[in-house]
Amino acid sequence: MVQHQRAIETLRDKGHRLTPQRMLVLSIVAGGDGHMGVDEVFRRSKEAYPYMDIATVYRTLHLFKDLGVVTEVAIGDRLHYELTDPSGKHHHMVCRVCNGAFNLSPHYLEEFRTTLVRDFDFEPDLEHFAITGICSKCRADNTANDQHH
Amino acid sequence: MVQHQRAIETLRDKGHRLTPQRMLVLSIVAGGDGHMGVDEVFRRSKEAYPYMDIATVYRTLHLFKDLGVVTEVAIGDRLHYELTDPSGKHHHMVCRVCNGAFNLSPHYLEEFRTTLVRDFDFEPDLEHFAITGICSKCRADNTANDQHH
DNA sequence: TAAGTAATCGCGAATAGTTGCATTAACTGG
DNA sequence: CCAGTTAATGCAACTATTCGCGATTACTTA
Repeated sequence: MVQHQRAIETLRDKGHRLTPQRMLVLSIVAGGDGHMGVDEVFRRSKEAYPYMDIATVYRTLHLFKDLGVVTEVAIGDRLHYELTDPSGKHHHMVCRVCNGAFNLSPHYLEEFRTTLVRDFDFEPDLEHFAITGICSKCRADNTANDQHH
Repeated sequence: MVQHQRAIETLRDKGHRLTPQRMLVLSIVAGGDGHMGVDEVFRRSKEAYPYMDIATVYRTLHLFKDLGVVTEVAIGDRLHYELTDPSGKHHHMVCRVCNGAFNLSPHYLEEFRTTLVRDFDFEPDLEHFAITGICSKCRADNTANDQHH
């Protein structure tokens, strides 16, 4: 509950108010182990503060995301959130078969970003996405049953 | 109505049925100019066939996406669909300010894919995503009003 | 080409996510 | 510390998307 100092400063600096609801969501996301779905953030915050509304959770998470305080990750077809990795940020590779998430170091995207800026003058948001695919294990499992019936 | 032969074969080969609803959605997506939102696909298909249901549109688009017949693109916070580019596939760069979409040739992602497979044995779905960011024009416009109040 | 079978559809209901608005309360300046 | 200002909340209504199920129909095979 004291290591969110940076996030709190970010809020204040941008002129946003420090409400109990925001502090609660922040501590829940920070307290979780890895990324967390909206429903789980809502459930936990309602435990601590029964008046908490789902709309507030959505608004708070979107705000945090815009501020870069949390990172949005698409798991399956739902969005999850986690505290933005303060040091070496990482990305996710999400297996579309088992939904497992693997971390990806930022180094792998830097070169790509540089190219887009140079060739198109387009500044990509590479902090905020997950790459879907098939992990090694599921690819192996899936070799036999390749039918869609 | 004859250039979808490839898509139709794909359906049959995988054991899916050729229903009028699916043919209709296919021709609408193919007939559109670029990517199309779910609501627009629904509206147009309902014009042609008034019993068309929104759930069928969603199910059909998801099926087509899984088969690779259409490509899903995130524009703003909604998903759009377009016929998969049969020859040189392209990706999208979507500006988060003006929502403009720019094409990106596949060459830019090939190197990235190669690296992921080599280092992690992870096979990414790089056909199916858009890169969010800020385009040249909006970045220029936005230089002055950088406040979030 | 008629009958069987299972995929697909349409519908209604459920869940996910967003928005408008009146009320509340965090911040500011005095 | 107090009062004014306005961002943020809670609520309710709304749109977007998904799901379960009974009815329909595309496809198979005899």
